[in-house]
Amino acid sequence: MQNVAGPSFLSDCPTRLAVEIISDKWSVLVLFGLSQQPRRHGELAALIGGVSRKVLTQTLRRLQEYGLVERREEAPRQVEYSLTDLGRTLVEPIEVLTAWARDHGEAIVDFQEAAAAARHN
Amino acid sequence: MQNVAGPSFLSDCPTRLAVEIISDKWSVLVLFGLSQQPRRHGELAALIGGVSRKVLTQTLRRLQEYGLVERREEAPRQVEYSLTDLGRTLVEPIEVLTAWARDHGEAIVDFQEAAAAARHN
DNA sequence: CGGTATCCTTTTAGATACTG
DNA sequence: CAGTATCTAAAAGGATACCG
Repeated sequence: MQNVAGPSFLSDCPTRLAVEIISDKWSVLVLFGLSQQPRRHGELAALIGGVSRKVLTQTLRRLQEYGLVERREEAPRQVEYSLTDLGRTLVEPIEVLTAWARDHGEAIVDFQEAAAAARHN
Repeated sequence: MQNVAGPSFLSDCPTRLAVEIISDKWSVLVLFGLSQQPRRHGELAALIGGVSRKVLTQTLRRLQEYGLVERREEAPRQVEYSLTDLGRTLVEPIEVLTAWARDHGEAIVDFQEAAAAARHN
């Protein structure tokens, strides 16, 4: 490390935990998918779209380890995932984020396209 | 892809853009660091702690491409980064997330430790 | 149907040295 | 001080085949 080895006011901050939890490709989408109702593995996969079974299982396990998601085997081949009480506390932050994306996503895409067009000239 | 190739109600959702933006190790921390005031490269590095120069520059470039961060060269070797108007709209979602981490981070760590202890028995 | 195992590719990030 | 270039390691994710 060539920079700062010592602590900083962001270095032991709970924000880092939040980033650790949501900084992957599927966790937010999974939590969002479970925020309305419990869902089964295949149901989640279809809902989200584009995620492989392996990675979906990995993501669910990870969220279980954080205590955010609960796994219940209702019958031999019928597994249902739902949010825990702790997991439900994350729904509001995620909704704020998705609301932001809804409101400003277009502006971002427009900016990127304008920048790309400028590079071609 | 063995799962769902076709669209789903989450597949073309703006949430994916939000996830794309924040799903890396440093972007949220950088945005948070810039949310109070403009800062210089080295200042940001010291504030965040643990990020290499290369990756910090990469992160800043990426946030510039999204139109969230602005780079200003005040003098030959004095570069200042700040949030754009668009970038400032992301401050509230990030603050909600950090507030969540402050309120529930301990519960998550406790849960993980309890689960780890259970595995040792 | 849910899950695992294996293999492979891509992405991300860290170390280090160098430049203006 | 800010940034780049190169190399390498580690992590994340995808394809596929297989199991109970």
